[in-house]
Amino acid sequence: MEQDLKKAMELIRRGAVEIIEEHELENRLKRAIETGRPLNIKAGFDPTAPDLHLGHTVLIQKMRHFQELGHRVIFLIGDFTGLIGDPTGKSETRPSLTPQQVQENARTYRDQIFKILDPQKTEIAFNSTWMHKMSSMDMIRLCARHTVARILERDDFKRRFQDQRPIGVHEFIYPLIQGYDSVVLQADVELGGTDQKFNLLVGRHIQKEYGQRPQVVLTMPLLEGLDGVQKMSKSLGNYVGIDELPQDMFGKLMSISDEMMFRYFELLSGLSMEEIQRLKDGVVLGRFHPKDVKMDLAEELVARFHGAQAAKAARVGFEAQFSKRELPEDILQFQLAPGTERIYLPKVLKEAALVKSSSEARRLIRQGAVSIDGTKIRSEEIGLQGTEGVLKVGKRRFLRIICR
RNA sequence: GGAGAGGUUCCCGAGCGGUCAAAGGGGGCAGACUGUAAAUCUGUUGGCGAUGCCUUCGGAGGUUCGAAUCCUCCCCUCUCCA
Repeated sequence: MEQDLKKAMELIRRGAVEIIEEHELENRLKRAIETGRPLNIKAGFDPTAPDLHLGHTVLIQKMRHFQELGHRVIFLIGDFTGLIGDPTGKSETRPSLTPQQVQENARTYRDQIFKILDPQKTEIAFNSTWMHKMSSMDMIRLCARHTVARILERDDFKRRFQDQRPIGVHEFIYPLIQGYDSVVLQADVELGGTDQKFNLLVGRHIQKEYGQRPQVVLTMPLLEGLDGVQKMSKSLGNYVGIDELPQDMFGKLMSISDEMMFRYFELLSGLSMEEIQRLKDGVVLGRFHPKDVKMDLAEELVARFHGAQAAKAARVGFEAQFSKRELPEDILQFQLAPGTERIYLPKVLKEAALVKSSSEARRLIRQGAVSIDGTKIRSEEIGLQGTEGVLKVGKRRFLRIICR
């Protein structure tokens, strides 16, 4: 029993930035173990972004940890709050979604999250379910439970206020509703990114106001993207989408820096912390080559979303193409008219969609990025020796030219 | 309602009658180096079979031989006062 609790706490703590309050969590876990009643674990998601990337999976991974411990995970889709737009960070006005779109996004979520979560232990909820039923009076009552000063404590708002940037009144309500969701769901624990800390804490306050025990707040770090600096996000283009092709996923993961890979290990991998430490030590001592360790990481993650076989294939393909400089297996073919002897490269590259414009092609040729059968090309027009040849543009764009 | 600031290329931001496809930075792409690493250095970054032509500085008109730059109207964003 003591042992179970200790192990549970260890797993939950992994990668977490903050747990408020840790002793509360411990008490609840203890009671859960004693009574066999699982805890309600809440995590909210925006209905507008169903294309998940690895950054999102940090949180989902944590949800999974709770599932492994036997708790009930509630995947809350904020379709009502989505209409307001989370004021966290740079806020843009959100386009309102139709119910059909929300349903569709929800389905996409479902397909994607169940690659990590156990469907049996996951509940999907929409906050519009209860929010649409709320009367104006109830809404006012909810608002009366919190104060402007407390809302203004929030760093985002404070800064915007100081910088004289606008804050919509409705944005003040956002955290209140998120907190009210916790009341309805009777959340024992709410998970979120560190950027959500404020909202999550408001949840604690609102629950108290409604006579519930305040939820434990657990924040997870925001995963840095492939650049290793900014947080992973689609708009920054530094992300690995979980729907991406195995070889793309593998390649992207290989491009992260050596320091970053251990962060990815901690936040994304299923390896225990002891194993990760062993790898880290091994790299420092020179016993393991960082590239090999990174490959293991890439393979594990690709396997999670595409299966072990595809992951293995991605690894082999990567080795061949980049380490051994072999040509990839699938090369786009380009058929020339029979009897063609000279070709104007910019046109061919553009038609084959290897470049966006012929100007770009000309630039790349000038920079020595284009080669045919391993020979660099310096002119825009080339003569053909045989009946086929492989054009290479940059490191990863290939085109097999066939002429017969 | 009144006063003011501003909208420039992927992003930030300079330019305020010709020398402007538009400084500088960021990001992207490419080359060198490598482990497709990262870091660094260098080049490049609207389109077009191309020492030229075409399209781009919120939108529509206008002035001018010539407009991102000046004028008119409109749209949008922000600030202050009320």
